[in-house]
Amino acid sequence: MINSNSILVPIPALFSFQECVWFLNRNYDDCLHEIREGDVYKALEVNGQMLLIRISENGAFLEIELLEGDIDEEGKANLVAYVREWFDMDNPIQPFYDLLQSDGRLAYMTESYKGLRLIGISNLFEAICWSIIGQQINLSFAYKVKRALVEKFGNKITRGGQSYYVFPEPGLLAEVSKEELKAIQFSSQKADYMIGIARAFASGTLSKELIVSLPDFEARKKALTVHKGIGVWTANYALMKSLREPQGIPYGDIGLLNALANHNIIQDRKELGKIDALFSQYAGWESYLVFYLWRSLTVRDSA
DNA sequence: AACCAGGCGCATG
DNA sequence: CATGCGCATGGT
Repeated sequence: MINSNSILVPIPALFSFQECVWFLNRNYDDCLHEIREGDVYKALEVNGQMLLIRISENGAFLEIELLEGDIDEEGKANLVAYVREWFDMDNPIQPFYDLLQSDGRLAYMTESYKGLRLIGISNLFEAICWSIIGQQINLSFAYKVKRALVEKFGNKITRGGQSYYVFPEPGLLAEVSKEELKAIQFSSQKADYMIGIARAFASGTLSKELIVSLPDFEARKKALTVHKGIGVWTANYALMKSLREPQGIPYGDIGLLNALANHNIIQDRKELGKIDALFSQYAGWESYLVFYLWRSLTVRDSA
């Protein structure tokens, strides 16, 4: 049923909502969205107002429904832009598929993961905090820590007895004490890193706009790594997920290395030359290649 | 019960 | 520039 609170977005070529949803719902407990019956539920905060949306597939369209909250025409346009960006719908990925197709080791991905898009994290602050949380710990635990943080400090909207959260604002986390973070299982170092990043965002020393405005990839990377807690891996992850930089390769990422080993592209983790050689073949699509390699780490549930 | 996990900063050669 | 180490703590 289409009503005034529903928006239809045409689905582009090489886009599979199911593949994207599968990724969002793989075997981890992400607190910033909910999947039910194949539909995506997500809370958003727009101009201080909490919204709840549901995204589903409707024929040749994605349907975005506003379940809670109120927005005007401009708000609707922003909502559509948000979803298109989140699922990378405006990026024609055929060239990437052509590259995969000509690569014997990876060609199967064009069928197995057909239409999977690089799911983004539009909020740069969130992307950086998430990668700090995820540094050097297993993902199951990382998602637990993120949930504790979000449920303690994030705004929420409730519907049908269920709460949906948005990531906390930097201004709030800038005032949090180290002890509060350690209580939710941050290490002492990560607590310092995150408070520092929150303060940088709260004061305007660091922002997505500022990073975007820099002239090139290296400058953007450098502007990120000057902050404590943002190393090469985190900077690349943030550039890949939030700024959608094709060159954002999280070098050293253990999952990436494992995936490369699984595909017999490297034998051990020190073969940096082979890794560079592979990525040089995917110029312009490096981050997509990383994303697809990460995808390959989780086996699809046959059920 | 070890060993590992979607690293980082800092100190040393 | 490369290597080594401590950090912290849950998963497997």
